[in-house]
Amino acid sequence: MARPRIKDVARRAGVSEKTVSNVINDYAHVSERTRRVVREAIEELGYRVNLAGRHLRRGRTGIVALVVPELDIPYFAELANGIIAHAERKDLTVLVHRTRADREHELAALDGFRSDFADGVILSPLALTGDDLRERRGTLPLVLLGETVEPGFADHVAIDNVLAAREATAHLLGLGRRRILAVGGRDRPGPGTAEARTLGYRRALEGAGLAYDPAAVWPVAEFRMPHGAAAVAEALAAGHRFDALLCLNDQLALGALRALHEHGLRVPEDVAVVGFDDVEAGRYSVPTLTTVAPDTDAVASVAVELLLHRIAEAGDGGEPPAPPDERVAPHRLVVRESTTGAERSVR
Amino acid sequence: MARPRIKDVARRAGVSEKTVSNVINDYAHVSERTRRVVREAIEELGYRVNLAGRHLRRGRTGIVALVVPELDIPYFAELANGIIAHAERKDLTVLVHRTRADREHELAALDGFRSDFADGVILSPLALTGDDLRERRGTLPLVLLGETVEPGFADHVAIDNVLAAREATAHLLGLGRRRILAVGGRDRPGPGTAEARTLGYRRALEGAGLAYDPAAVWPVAEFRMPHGAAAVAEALAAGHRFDALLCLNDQLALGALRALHEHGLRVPEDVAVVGFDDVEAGRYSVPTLTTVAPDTDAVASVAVELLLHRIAEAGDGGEPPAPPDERVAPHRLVVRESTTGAERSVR
DNA sequence: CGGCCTTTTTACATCGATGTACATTCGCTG
DNA sequence: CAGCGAATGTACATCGATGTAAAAAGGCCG
Repeated sequence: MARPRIKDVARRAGVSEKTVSNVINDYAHVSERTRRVVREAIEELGYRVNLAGRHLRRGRTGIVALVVPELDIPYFAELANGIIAHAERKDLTVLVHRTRADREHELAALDGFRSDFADGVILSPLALTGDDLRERRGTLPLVLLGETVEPGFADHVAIDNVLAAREATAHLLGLGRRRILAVGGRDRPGPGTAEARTLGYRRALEGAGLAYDPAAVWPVAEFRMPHGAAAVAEALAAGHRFDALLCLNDQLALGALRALHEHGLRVPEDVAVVGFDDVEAGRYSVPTLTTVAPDTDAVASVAVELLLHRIAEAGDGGEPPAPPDERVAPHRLVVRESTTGAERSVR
Repeated sequence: MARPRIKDVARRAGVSEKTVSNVINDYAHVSERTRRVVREAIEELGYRVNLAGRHLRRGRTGIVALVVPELDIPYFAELANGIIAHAERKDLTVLVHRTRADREHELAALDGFRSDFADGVILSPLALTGDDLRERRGTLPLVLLGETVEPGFADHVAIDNVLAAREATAHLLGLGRRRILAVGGRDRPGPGTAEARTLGYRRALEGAGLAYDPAAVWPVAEFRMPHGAAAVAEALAAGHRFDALLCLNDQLALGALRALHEHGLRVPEDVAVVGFDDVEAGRYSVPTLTTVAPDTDAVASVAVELLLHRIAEAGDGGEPPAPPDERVAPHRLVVRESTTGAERSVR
């Protein structure tokens, strides 16, 4: 038997279609009796609203798109989990996309291609530039995650990456380390998480009266374990001396731990290692990983909240949009074995 | 200005709405000239189809739901990546959901709640029972992943878990290990990935003429690192002796590695460790992890293919559905340091 | 150049739910 | 118990795209 429609429920309950709709949508002025009759009819027929019809009529889907570089980078998976949880609480469904850190994909997300269902987009860009945002044609409500592009184009949520990197670097300096390699760093001005963290690294060094050496900023192709391992191998092969690594994310750090192990270097005795993101793997690695833990739950919660505001705003029509909202989420440095050794680790 | 509709394009191009629709959908009988004029109008107005309208009319959304226990378990993230990639190739969009391994959530997915947009569902259940499937009301095309429930209710794709576990166990036996703990095992008959792997473990032991000891099957609450670590700690505390661990997934194995390290046990000298899934972290752990590598790409590809068949079938109407298709994806044992030590590792 | 067949284009109904505007019913007050 | 305002319920149009069926245009033949 075909799936029942609102019409069938109406007939069965002996009321109009609109009344059924009113019951479904909890419209106030429906008598208790009518409500009950309709509910029973719905139950008996096993009726469920057809979302396509509703969406066409309402112009809203209740779907938000979450666009991240990769799902199999644990940080993004954990972030996605958080966003899904918060979105569900607001009766939103999340459509997850990945861009492979590809600019084309990110642009497509901006214009809502394939996210076309979505009422709004939460985007964690890696390759996007400020120009891309300036020229954006789409008008889809948008929230950016991470310190990605110059501010001023859309709401965005991030931790204070400059400060976080500075603290992490200061921690290493406090342990007496002096030759710190910034793995994944980018020594160029401008926006971007890598740039912000590199800047924090630089400030910490200079704040301690140490010289900032651009050669100690070691770029990587991607922020994954293989690239962290490769960076260490390359740096050693190139004759670089270092007594600490500031890895710009945990994946790089975990890859680096492995490479250091293979080269017979002890962590933290020979080389101390810090990461960013506080992924679960860093809590079980050998040694466990000191890292900057962003308050992912706060990021997720604020992102959803901001997006909901924008969506509501877009629905109002007319009124000029509020200026972009820039939010900073908390972070903290979690000290583990990779900097202070096993005896001081806290589990 | 409001987003243009097909009507606006039609007016601008001086043709009917249907002709515009025909151009959009590459209908054959449209003259080249008309096609060009319409394309230009579309371009000029920046028109894009409204999916809600299309869905209502077509009754298909082009969305498939992928339902997994957790996104932040790397295996599922990697699997999701694969499925998204294959689905995109078929012009499908993937809506990812997670169930927290909760039966209620899995049931909801079966009936399409919140996946209501979807034309079909790919579900990786953990808690579902055969009865749940038997009583299922929904008629949404469905593909199951993993050796989850008794066969016969829906298409499903999995590796041969019994065989895989048998091979992994045989590998340990071949190294001379005799007291092998099955971490995450479930010593009860019936369907389920854990059950299948436990059975393979048992068969390998018995095939080698060794006694199967139910006490060596160590259940866990969840298949995550903390539980792997806890299992080892508990087993040691309980005075269990073992010279190898067959961990039923890599997360458990990685947690176990950490716990063994903390208890001063060397891997593989004192205890050899095997996992399942071949997640990236196991390629960079210290020591690297021997594991059963499922051909995830094959799983993803077959799952999408099966689902597409079912969706097409559902569209035909009338005809009785084809019997459930049971597919087996390839796997292989990847031997690394956690069983054979550093000197024999292959990087 | 009329007749017939094919190609191209169109008008209209339709998918399912809900907003609008109006009709009806109900409960009270005086 | 007439009359009035509030509470309920309904008919109909509408959201945007596309399938149906049929009209219009074009091509070819004798």
